[in-house]
Amino acid sequence: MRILAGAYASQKQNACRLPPRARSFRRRLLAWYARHGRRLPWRGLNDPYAVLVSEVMLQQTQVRRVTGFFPRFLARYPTLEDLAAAPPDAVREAWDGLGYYARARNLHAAAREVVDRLGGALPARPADLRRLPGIGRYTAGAVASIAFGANVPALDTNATRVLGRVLGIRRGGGAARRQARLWRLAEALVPRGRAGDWNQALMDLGATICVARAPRCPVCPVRQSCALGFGRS
DNA sequence: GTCCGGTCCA
DNA sequence: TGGACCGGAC
Repeated sequence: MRILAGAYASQKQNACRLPPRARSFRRRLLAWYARHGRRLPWRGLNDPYAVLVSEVMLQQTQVRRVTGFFPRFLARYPTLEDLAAAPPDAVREAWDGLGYYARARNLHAAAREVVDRLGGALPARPADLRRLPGIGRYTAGAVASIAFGANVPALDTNATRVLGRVLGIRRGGGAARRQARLWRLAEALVPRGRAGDWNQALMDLGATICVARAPRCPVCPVRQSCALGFGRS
């Protein structure tokens, strides 16, 4: 399916000239997400701070665990200003049980930086978000697309696996090059105006159906669009 | 006991 | 480019 991937890549952001196969992939996945997407405490929130908190928690912690901690953390620190004003020990305590405490320190430092130097408003552009501590390419893309509607991808391991399979991008060779290639393809694929839903749909599919081991191809909503070939007629 | 994971740092 | 960071799942 090298041809398909090449076609995706060469079309850049021009939705009108995206190959038909790409368009049906997007349509099928978005339709599935609308109906079967996971209902999670941070879904539907448009407060950028809340989205940031959820994404940082999700960086190395499984969804199920985060669902318990996220509402509690937000109740304790409802706004970016509240978090910025909190003492480090208290933030650390609120993070207890999630592990990877550097994330909490970075989130706290990011909140301080936004309040002290950026006027209190979280930046909307991925490049600006990435200048904050603890925010890499994935988290910047997730916050920008979900909270601000930016037309940018967000590839975590789930979304990376899904795109790799659907587009037929083989493993092997340089991991970094493969990753860079997937990000480029992902940029071309983002449905303009629906990037937040799209990114979350990719991750949900990867978490529930297009799982790492033994993917459930027979029930996959995008099997007809997939380079793996399962379920195609 | 082994694997998994986004960001940062060596 | 590869390990550290932590806790959970298996």
